[in-house]
Amino acid sequence: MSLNTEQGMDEAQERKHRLNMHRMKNALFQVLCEIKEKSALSQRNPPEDDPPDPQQLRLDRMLESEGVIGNDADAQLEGQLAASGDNTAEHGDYRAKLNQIRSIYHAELEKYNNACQEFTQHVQNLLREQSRTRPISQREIQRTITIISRRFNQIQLQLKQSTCEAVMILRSRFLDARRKRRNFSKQATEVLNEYFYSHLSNPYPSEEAKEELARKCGITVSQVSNWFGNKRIRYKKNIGKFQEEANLYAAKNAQAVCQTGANGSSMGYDTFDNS
DNA sequence: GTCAATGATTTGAT
DNA sequence: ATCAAATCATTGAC
Repeated sequence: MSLNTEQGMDEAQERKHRLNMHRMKNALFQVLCEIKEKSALSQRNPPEDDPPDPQQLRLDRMLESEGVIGNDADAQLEGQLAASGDNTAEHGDYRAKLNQIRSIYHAELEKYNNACQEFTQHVQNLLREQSRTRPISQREIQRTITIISRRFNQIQLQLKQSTCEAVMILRSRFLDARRKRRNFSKQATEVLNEYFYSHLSNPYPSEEAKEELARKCGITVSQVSNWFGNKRIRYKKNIGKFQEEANLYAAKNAQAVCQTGANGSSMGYDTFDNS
């Protein structure tokens, strides 16, 4: 039968025709892509500026300094706690909570990254698929991907922000000195009161005096400043209430003066000048 | 539980 | 920067 050969001829012609169409289509798509590209460029953001977001950097720095990010978080945390002058009692609790925040952060981050990657891949495949039936340039795909990753970056930023917030709250809850105040030792209070009542007319220790007192009491200079600030205002507010205390330290001082002999012209107790 | 004492912080003035 | 004053948040006695 000649049907077969006829059919073969037809098929060959058909293939040729399709090939031609394909070439034409590709050429047409390319032109369309160029037009699209030009109109897109002219109508909106020509420069694809992507400067490192200052807020992003700020959050990164903060998280790193809080020991959420970074490989040496534990050592850093120890350093922090040592510097804060807190010992062993609430370390565990604080560290556990911080670790919790850290692991949540990393889990979320990984989740986002995976989702981003997955979504990007998906869109990329989709666009490649579609580029066979409508004009989509490689450049356009790339741009779409950039937009997606930027969008996910914003989500990451939010994650970092909320993590920062959580850390700050934890910090204020555990490291705020007000929340774990300890009264000074009896001896420390003794030393401070001694100085205060023997300088009642001018209870303002100099920087050196503060350092000396801090050393003697085993507290910091700012704690000495705090103490004198509090003491002055509270004494002034109610001198009567402190009279007993004043007498006590006056007697103590008198005893000291007697024991050390009569050379203490500057050792006498002043009276508070409240004018 | 209340409540005064007390150390720390905040605010505003100098 | 330092101080007074008001205020906060905990401690410790009751």
